[in-house]
Amino acid sequence: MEKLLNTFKVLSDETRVRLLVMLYHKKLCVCELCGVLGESQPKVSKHLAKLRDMGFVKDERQEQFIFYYLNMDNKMLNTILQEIVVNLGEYPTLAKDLQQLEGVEKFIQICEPK
Amino acid sequence: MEKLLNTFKVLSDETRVRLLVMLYHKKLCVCELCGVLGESQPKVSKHLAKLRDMGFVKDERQEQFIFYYLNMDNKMLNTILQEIVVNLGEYPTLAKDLQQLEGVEKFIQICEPK
DNA sequence: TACCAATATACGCATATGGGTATATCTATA
DNA sequence: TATAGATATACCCATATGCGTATATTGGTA
Repeated sequence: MEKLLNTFKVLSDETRVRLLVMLYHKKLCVCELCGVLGESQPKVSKHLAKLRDMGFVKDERQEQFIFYYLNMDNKMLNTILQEIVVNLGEYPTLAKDLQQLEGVEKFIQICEPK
Repeated sequence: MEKLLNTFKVLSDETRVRLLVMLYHKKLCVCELCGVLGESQPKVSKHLAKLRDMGFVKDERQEQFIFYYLNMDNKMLNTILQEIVVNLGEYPTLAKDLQQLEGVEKFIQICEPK
């Protein structure tokens, strides 16, 4: 029950929903997330820390970059994220985020080791 | 997007999750809800008011009793509640609430007009 | 009309939460 | 070793949120 409530609690914040939808799509590093969200690094880091500390995402350092990816163990979270993605048309902000992500992927390689 | 966030916000509180799961089951009045939850009337009323004001439930007076029932328009909420009910074994508190509800239904008729 | 039951809400309080600024920490490179 | 870039976190602040107690409101009945 606590895990269920925690799932809803992390989803109660717009920034964190946006983060989770993007991480549902693929593994991303902080600078990519900041870039797409258009939010400050401390803000994004804090939200990511919360997601990590509650077990919803995991992190992984690759040199100077920290990548975050979704912990797929949470069935309810997966159900919700899938529902969101299937009905992306209803959430323009989220759709735009993912669109920006595709754009980034297409033209440049961010966070690649030099 | 706001509606999505509001859905998660109302679900971030245990009392409200318990209320919504019971109301997903059937229309109920405040005294029934208080009885099953084992919570105070002001507390339950306040949560119900929030659910009503945000459009998740509707109320209906029948003499001195106020019945609440779920507004089925929210697709995400329905998906979530269904997921919870299908996996009820993972949420003992919720299972116990619904069990108590069945018990009540079986033996007495609460809130019946005299 | 008075009294009672069911329920909503006002008020005050304690705790939680998100966000900005500044700074600490870690890694890469010259 | 010094410098720079990426990121985490400390600190402070403002606002949101849940809860209990007390009281107001509505409907039923004698």
